[in-house]
Amino acid sequence: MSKDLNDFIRSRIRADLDEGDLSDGIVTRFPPEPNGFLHIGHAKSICLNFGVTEEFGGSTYLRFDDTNPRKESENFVESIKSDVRWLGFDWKDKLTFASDYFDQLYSYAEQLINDGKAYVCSLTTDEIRNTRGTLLEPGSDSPYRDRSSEENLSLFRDMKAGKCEEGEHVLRAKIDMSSPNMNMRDPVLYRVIHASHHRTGDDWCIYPMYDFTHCICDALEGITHSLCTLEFENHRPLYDWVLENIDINYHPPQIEFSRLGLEYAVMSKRVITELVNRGYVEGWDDPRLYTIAGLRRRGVPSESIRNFCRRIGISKQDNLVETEYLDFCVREELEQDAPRGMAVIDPLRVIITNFDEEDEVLTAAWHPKNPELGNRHLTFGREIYIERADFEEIPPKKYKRLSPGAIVRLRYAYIIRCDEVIKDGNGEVVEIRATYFPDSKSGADTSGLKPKGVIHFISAANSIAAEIRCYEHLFISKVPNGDRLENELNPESVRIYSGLIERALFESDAKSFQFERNGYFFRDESTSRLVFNRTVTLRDKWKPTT
RNA sequence: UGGGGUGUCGCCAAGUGGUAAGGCACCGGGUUUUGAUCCCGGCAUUCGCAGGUUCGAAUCCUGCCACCCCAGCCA
Repeated sequence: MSKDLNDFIRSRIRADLDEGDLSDGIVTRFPPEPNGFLHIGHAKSICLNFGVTEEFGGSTYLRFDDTNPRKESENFVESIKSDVRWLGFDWKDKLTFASDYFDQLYSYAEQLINDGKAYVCSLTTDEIRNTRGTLLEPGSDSPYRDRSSEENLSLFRDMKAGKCEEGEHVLRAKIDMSSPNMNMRDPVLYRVIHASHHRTGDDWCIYPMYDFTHCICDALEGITHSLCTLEFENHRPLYDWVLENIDINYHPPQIEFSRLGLEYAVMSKRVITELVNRGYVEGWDDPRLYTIAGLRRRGVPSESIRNFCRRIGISKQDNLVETEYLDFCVREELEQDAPRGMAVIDPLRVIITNFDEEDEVLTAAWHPKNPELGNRHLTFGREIYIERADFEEIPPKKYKRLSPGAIVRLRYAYIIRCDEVIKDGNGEVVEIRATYFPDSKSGADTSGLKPKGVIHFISAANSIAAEIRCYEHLFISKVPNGDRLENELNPESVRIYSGLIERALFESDAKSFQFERNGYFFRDESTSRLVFNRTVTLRDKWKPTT
């Protein structure tokens, strides 16, 4: 974790620091709009913005970009705060809202009007769109473009005073209707919205647009490096224009990097909102979603997310990261300290015909390499359960599990041999009859037997029923089409099993476990029932060769 | 056909004129009572393509090609 990160933004920061005028360190900001939950793409930005100030010294603002009351709400600001905190970052006293600056923003707008650099336009939305021109053709000037400053000011004050309907007037910057950059064709700066704001209530009925707000807030907060994603590159000239045309003494540089692309994930808040609202997922924290809350509920440690963001790096290239990379980062963390235990996801009963006594108590380590985690007890008895997938009547080549006549070791216990297969009327295997070898006890094996493999098991007497949820990709394709969601969903994205877990697992207060040979699982805290979510499978090189 | 970006291994990504880091994935081999972990080894004569400059180019120049973003009173 100590290895120095190197990317074009950090190089730029190092260079700026060398220049010398950043005596108080650098200042960055993470500026979410409170209109949804944060996802792993935001985590990339959070790790960057908070990461660089940790590395180089300085501070990072958590600034809510709340200029559209129609879409924003208090519960989203709370979820965002808790997600940022959970990710391991601290904004200290630097919690702000764009709405904190509404007064200042307003007076800068009046300044622009007084300087003849902004005007009130009374065209309708459609008219504005139709006169904006196209990518190939210039737009045409609004007939209201040459209103006097006095008239503009009076109209703008009427807008502010609530004397106007929504859509009746907007404030526009007077720049250049024939600019090849569409953002410079007299962009709207303020619009009328008659809606209560989650913080300012009904104090305002005009709200500033992003392009006007963001750069000024950055300047006011003394942001030394305004980091944003590539789609804002075209907005940079406007960012600069606003700051150059108002009376403000600071002008942060906007630096763009590419957003995270992740296979099988959708990073559009609009689309995630739709998945939630249409009931395609359980909620914003559905474990199949790559939201921070979803990842947390699936059992992904925040450290893994931070490591993932560090490994993928920062560049300006469009990217589509493979999910295997995230999985690797998750296993890397969990491998170190998740207690091990046995859980049978899809149980198949096995009767040990030559075992008639009480269950025998056995001891097993909670972790093979981490003795500090101590030991647990489990039992072996006449009636046990093994994983249905660990038995094959007709085993493929190199099969190392149980099949008729074959022997296999039960982890931490004895070697057994399958003697008989019992099926139901449909020909489905419902029970195995087996014998165990008393001299093959784990750790004291004198049997001389050499089974090809080891499988996990749970004695009926030592088992606790648990619901086990195994997740797969939510989508069928690597790059899901957000406009055709219903055709993109994987019908098997979650499989729910009635499984069995060791009693010791049930009694442990750990949250993350490795169910041996099955994967890492996390106790679902959203229910009082005993439910485990599969965080990630174990890596598995086994592939039948026939 | 306008403007702004980006093109280095299957996926991320360093490299900024001195002769292609690293990680993931993958492929071997070793250890292993998790087909896990761990450990060793392999994996771009080549940097979108074509020319040019240079003793020397992924890095400089020219021309092409491909992909992404922009026509919200969203952010």
